[in-house]
Amino acid sequence: MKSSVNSDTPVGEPLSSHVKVTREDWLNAAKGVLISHGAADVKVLSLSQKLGVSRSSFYWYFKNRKDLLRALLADWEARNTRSIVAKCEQPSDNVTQAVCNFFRCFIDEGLFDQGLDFAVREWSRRDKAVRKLIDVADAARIKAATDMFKRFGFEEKDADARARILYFMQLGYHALEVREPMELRMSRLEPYLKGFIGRDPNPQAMAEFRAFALSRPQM
Amino acid sequence: MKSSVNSDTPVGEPLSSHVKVTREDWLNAAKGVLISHGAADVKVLSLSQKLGVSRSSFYWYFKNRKDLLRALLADWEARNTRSIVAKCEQPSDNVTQAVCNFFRCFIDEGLFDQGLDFAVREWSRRDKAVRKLIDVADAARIKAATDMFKRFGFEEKDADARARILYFMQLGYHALEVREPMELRMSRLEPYLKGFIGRDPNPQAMAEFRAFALSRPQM
DNA sequence: AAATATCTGGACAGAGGTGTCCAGAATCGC
DNA sequence: GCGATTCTGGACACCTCTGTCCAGATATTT
Repeated sequence: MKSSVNSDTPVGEPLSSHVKVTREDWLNAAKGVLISHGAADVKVLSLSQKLGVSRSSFYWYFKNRKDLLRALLADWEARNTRSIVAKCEQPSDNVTQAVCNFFRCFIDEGLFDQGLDFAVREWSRRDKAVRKLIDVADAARIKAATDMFKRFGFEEKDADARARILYFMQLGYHALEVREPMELRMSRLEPYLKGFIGRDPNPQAMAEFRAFALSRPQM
Repeated sequence: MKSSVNSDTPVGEPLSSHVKVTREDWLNAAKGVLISHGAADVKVLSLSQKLGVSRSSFYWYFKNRKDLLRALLADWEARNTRSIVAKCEQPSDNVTQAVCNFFRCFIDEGLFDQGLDFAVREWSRRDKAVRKLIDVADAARIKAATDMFKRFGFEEKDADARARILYFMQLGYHALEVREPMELRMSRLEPYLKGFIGRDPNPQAMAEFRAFALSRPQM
């Protein structure tokens, strides 16, 4: 969150050293504010103060504030949905493993940025254009999860319902912004899986996933 | 949403007829904006314009803007959680009926105002005091749902997991702001219930709930 | 009818945000 | 080293919103 100036700069671009902040710096700072405070609070003034730079410098990199927001949206659009769809399509030996793969998106920050997703969702409530993007994304994600269940023998209706429970539940979980240790989260894994797949989960797949989850660095 | 001036005025209070808008009018208008645009957009100026009244009149009824927001919060606090807890505690013949009772909260706008709940939740992301209220409310709701499952023979861990799936899923469903006809929603009832309670749902309880849901006025 | 309590409108000061213009500093290419 | 390019800071005009003050309008009470 507290992105230091010039962090995440692609090493290939040597960027003139007299440059105090780069376009990426503006974008990173803006993304941080978008996630923590919402789109409405992404303000040129406060960003410039955070970056220790004059406000007018912003207008060298971006046409105006809207231009910045557009860029943030493009970034989100390119990342989040693709991760979910990819995980849903990944071949698995059994449903347990498949559902666990789906879960990985929500544990691995690199795959799916939950904070960003939520911020964009909230933003969409006030912006019809953003709302359209969100709708398309949600439909794609639900469809991917539905297809995943169908691959394991669930009928259309059942697969659809389970996909929705799974996806909505993840959103709901994040909506609450619960900050609990992974151990506690994993202690609910078995009953969760039982609920999601409607049968006893495969122990091996479950153990593998649990090991993966616990090996992740905690936030 | 488009609350006409002086609507919802308690009939007992005859209020001087030279009064253009009442405190309730300000509150209703504010609540509408809170739900549709978020706490940050609840502005004295825009509310006064919406009510066709001078801005300064606001300061007769409220100390300042914060005072208004506090009042909105008190309203939410008093209503939403209580509805869920009440429905969870309501005696039922079987799990299916119990879960369906829980669902009623989210179908009957009079019981639980989803828009308001979501708006407050969003607000909580930017205000620590609000966040505390939300945390208390969520814990109370999850506990109520857990106890409900426990009454029907689920063990602590299972009951807890199912309560969370149920509650998070409702939140997630609403986070998506899907606007679909009740018929479509009800077509997923059986597979949903199967997922939630882990067994075939009681047909009679399900039929009763379906009839209730379809009789509700559509939004 | 007069006095009082209740409520509203208009003017004011001030904070904080946006976008533009332009002079000028720091590097790069030659 | 010198000009050109790239980027930054400060000043300006303008907008929106907040909160205060006070004169005055409208019922209610007496």
